[in-house]
Amino acid sequence: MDPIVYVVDDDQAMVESLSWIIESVGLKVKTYTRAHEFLDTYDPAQHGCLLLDVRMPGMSGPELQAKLNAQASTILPIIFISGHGDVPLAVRVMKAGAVDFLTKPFNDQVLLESINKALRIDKQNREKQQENAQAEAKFAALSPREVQVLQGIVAGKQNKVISAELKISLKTVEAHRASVMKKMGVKSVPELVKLVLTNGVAAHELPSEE
Amino acid sequence: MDPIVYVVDDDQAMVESLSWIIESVGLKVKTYTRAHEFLDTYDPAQHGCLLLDVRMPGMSGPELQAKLNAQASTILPIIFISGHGDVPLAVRVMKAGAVDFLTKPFNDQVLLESINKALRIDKQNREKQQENAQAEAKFAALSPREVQVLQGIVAGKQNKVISAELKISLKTVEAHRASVMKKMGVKSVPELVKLVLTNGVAAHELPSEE
DNA sequence: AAAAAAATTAGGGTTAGTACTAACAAAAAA
DNA sequence: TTTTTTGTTAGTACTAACCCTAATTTTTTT
Repeated sequence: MDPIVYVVDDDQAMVESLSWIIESVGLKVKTYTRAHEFLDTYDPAQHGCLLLDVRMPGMSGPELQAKLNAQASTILPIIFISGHGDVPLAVRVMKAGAVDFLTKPFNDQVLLESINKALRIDKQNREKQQENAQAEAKFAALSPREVQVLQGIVAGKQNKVISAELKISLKTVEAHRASVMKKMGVKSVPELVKLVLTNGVAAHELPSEE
Repeated sequence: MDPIVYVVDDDQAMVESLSWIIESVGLKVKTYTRAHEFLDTYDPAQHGCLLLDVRMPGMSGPELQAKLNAQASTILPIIFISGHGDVPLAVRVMKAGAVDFLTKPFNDQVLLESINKALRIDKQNREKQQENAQAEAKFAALSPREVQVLQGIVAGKQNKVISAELKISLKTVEAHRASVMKKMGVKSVPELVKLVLTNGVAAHELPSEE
């Protein structure tokens, strides 16, 4: 699916102007004049980026940003658009993760470059997120015991050490180990370690490293 | 060594005011009234953070930031201080990695919190950098052949596969492998993989993963 | 030229891990 | 209640890796 550039601005003329510029380079646009309107219909699965006005009746741009940030599933890059120079506000939204903060009037080229950057970031985020999700799905399919054995393997412990710690026989550990390798879809320990390490798999579940 | 809060501002009264606030919480301060003055005497090994005025005679704050960013060794977190609200400038320096951008007049507490955050970031950066440096030092001690074998191990290849690829005997690979483990200071393959992966060791040297 | 480091190979013994099959009990799900 | 999953253990054969010593050649450094 093509990425969508969402435009949220209460100024109808501005929305149309932005749409025209964005569509002129072949990008898809969806426009909204109210923040909650966007929030209610937004599908996090759709990739793209968000052009967001700061000052709007009802929910403001920064408020919408805060709500989106609160949703763990959302990683939509945001470009703010502002008519008035409010430095503290600009700094705050940038610290909150905005990709850019443009003040009117701005050059079309500047806007388009910022959008391209936002779309690149979104693409990267989603690729990484998908990798993580796949790894997490595999991990979730492991039984509790298999998880314990996985932790031992990644920690570099030998099977006999794991068996002693879990108070089970070496043979049982070997069986779980084989099962872990199969379920995680890897053929070597280094692959397994990489999968766990680079995909934040069970970061909360793998405590002691000693 | 204690961290040092560097203050670079051409306004002598401002420098004194800032020093007083910072010293009141027990932090060390070094002040400069010219950017190049700081740049000439700054020791990247010293940890701390930088309070930097935007507008100054000679080199401006953002110019100094650019020069520091250009030095790979520098990771000093920067807090900008500005008397005039220039949104595009604030956004630019924030995108360039500044920790904060404060506009006068600002609350003492806000300043101190920002400084604390900057110092925390600096501490984290330096710890990570030191880890990386240690890993890189170990890696640098490996002979070319040992590096090739290391790549094979981390890629999950068996010794016989490595020996075939490098057209050397299995025994030779075993010898190099033992040497690699010893020089890298690890006792298991998972530890080795973690060391290489989380410390960017030879990211430019480990190409094919296939 | 002499010394040191790196790369190569080998043998022998030990330990660790894999592959495959098989079995049984307990717990969870259908 | 029957089926499935999970956890447990065992045997056997095979493969891979580790530890140790030792030797030769090549390259690099002094």
